[in-house]
Amino acid sequence: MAPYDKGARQRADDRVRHANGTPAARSSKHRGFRAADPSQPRQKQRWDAEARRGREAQGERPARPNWEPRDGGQRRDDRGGRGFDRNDRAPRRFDRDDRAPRRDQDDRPRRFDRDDRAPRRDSDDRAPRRFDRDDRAPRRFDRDDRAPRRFDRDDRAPRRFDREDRAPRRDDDRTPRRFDRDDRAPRRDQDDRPRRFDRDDRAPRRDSDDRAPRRFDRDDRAPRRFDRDDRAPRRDQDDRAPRRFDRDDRAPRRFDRDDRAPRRFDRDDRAPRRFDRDERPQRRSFDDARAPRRDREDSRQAYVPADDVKLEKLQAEATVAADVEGVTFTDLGIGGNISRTLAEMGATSPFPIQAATIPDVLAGKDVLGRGRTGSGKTIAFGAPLVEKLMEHGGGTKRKMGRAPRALILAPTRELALQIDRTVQPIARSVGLFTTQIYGGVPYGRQEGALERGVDIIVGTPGRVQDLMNKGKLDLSEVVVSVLDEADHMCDLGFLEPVREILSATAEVTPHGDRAQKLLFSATLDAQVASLVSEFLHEPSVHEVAGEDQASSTIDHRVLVVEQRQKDQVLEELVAGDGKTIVFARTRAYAERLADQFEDAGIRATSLHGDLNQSRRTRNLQLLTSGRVNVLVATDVAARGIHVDDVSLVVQADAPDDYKAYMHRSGRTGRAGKEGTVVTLVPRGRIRKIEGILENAEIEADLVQAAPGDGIVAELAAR
DNA sequence: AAAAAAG
Repeated sequence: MAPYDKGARQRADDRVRHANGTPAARSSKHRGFRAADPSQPRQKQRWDAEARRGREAQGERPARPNWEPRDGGQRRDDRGGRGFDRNDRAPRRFDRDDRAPRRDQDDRPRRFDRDDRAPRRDSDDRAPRRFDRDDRAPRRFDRDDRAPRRFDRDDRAPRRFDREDRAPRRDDDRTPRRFDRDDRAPRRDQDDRPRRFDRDDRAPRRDSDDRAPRRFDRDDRAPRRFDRDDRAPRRDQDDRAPRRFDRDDRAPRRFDRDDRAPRRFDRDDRAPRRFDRDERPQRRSFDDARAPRRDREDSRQAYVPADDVKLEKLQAEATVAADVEGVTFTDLGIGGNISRTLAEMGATSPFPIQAATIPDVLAGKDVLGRGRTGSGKTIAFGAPLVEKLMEHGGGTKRKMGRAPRALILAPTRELALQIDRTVQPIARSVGLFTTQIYGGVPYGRQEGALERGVDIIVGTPGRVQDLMNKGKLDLSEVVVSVLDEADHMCDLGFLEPVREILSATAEVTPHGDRAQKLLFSATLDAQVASLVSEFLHEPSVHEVAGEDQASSTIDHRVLVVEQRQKDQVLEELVAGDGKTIVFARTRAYAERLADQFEDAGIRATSLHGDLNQSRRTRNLQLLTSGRVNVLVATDVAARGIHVDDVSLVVQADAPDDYKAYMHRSGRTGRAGKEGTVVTLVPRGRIRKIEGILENAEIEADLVQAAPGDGIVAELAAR
């Protein structure tokens, strides 16, 4: 936050502290004002304008216009727009005034962080209680508004207008539209693109500016491709079913999988996705399939035994990287246009999961696919999906107002966007159109696209269901449905909408064949059993051997900390120069931590469901672009979010289960790079985290830590 | 219990 913001927060905090016997507010504007106490840790840690400038000048942190404003002090106007929403907030005026109250809340949380927080956000009740709180509620809203207010929005607005203009064009020429879309993608990715060298390659691609970002990922993958050569995967495909029984043998396969992992990187398209999906988690997923069961038994209501059985069956087949060697997309049945597009995207040869699932998808089968994030899952279903649509009804592809024939659902908006960035180019290569249908944004564009007619819908359950009920979206002609992060889509809250949506899709194709359902996830397990039994028919199950823990490039650590010292330890952990993602259990805590880090002079931002979509998108870009190197997020970022070069993942709160651990930790250690995952737990949670690690099949050192300890500094330096 | 997903 801008200094002033910080000041406001600090004041609020101080007030709280004062009430609790701690330092009083610094601001003379607040009750209990008291001169800042030099002895306070936070204050010391904060950077004053000069100090920050000095650091930036030294190159420690890229000097950025946005930040500079901060340093300057409280001129949000400058900052606001640019990037840090938070910074903007402070400047924004209303916010800050409001913030003070918030801060108070924040302060409280610090002591008992979460407890206080929960009330804040959730607590309309609190508001009434405290006068400040009343203000708070509004404030929060303001924040949402702020995002818009922020320069970013201003920027966006213009863009949007452009888009709108484009939309019309699209009607005329869809192709053009696509270009527009490409532009869009770029916008998002743009930040990433510049960074990536690959992007240069992208330029040629035109359509896929979006892809460029992916390419970066792809770059990583390329190396892996070498591994692909070994793939002979097809074999597995043929025998996959039988192989399922082989699972016991999987361990060996895993080794193969290790090879595969590299391959995944190759696929640019997936890379983006991969980012989102933790690759590593997937690795474990193989095992996870099993592990999940354990978890369920342990912490959650044991799923019906039958589920386990189904899971096993599903898990049975595994593709070995070596099996894919020498195979091409064309060999798998993918047409020339699509194959060329894939090559442009960096996917010159199929990864194991792709080689395993593509033939079955093209054969019209229902498929369950499990593979680490970044293993190429998006292309595994995206490419054959487009190919199938060509077969089904190419003749109607440009018909105005045509109903979509394919649907891809993801659990978060960010993931849906990433998927579209990969699938759109593929679809476009054969004259098909995709559109994103997700919440948090105006209906106009989405409805307009549907009216014009699209072929593939990529979105999240809520808005899809919403438009369905409004009569704007007709899924009766959808013959291929995909559930990404399928196990998560079966969670409470998602399952019913998903069931309703799937129920609205076609049962048979115009040719009389069964409509297809494809379920993919890095941690596919028995959780999808009910959905499988209701909507799938004799699905073939595929999984890609992944690196096992021993081959992981991630160093897992568990720090046992005193609750009262946790925030300080966190601040020290994220003070390093590397990109860091901090996972918090609640939105309030995530927000509070981000504010705390900013107050400490650390460039940080947040990502959680309390932010409006534009801010979510922008804040994520802040990290991918490097404008901030710390992102504090809830589990909204656990799956499907990819950011290059995240060197450290910190779990401020222990994950709920091993799946969450795997997905979160998968944000780092990508592309074979080194990564560190640090999980903070209170003494009382040691047993729980040990159980999670066991299920995830991860070995991690568990040590006590306090602010200032060498181990904290060591981990922060990574 | 929380978070996500519609507003």
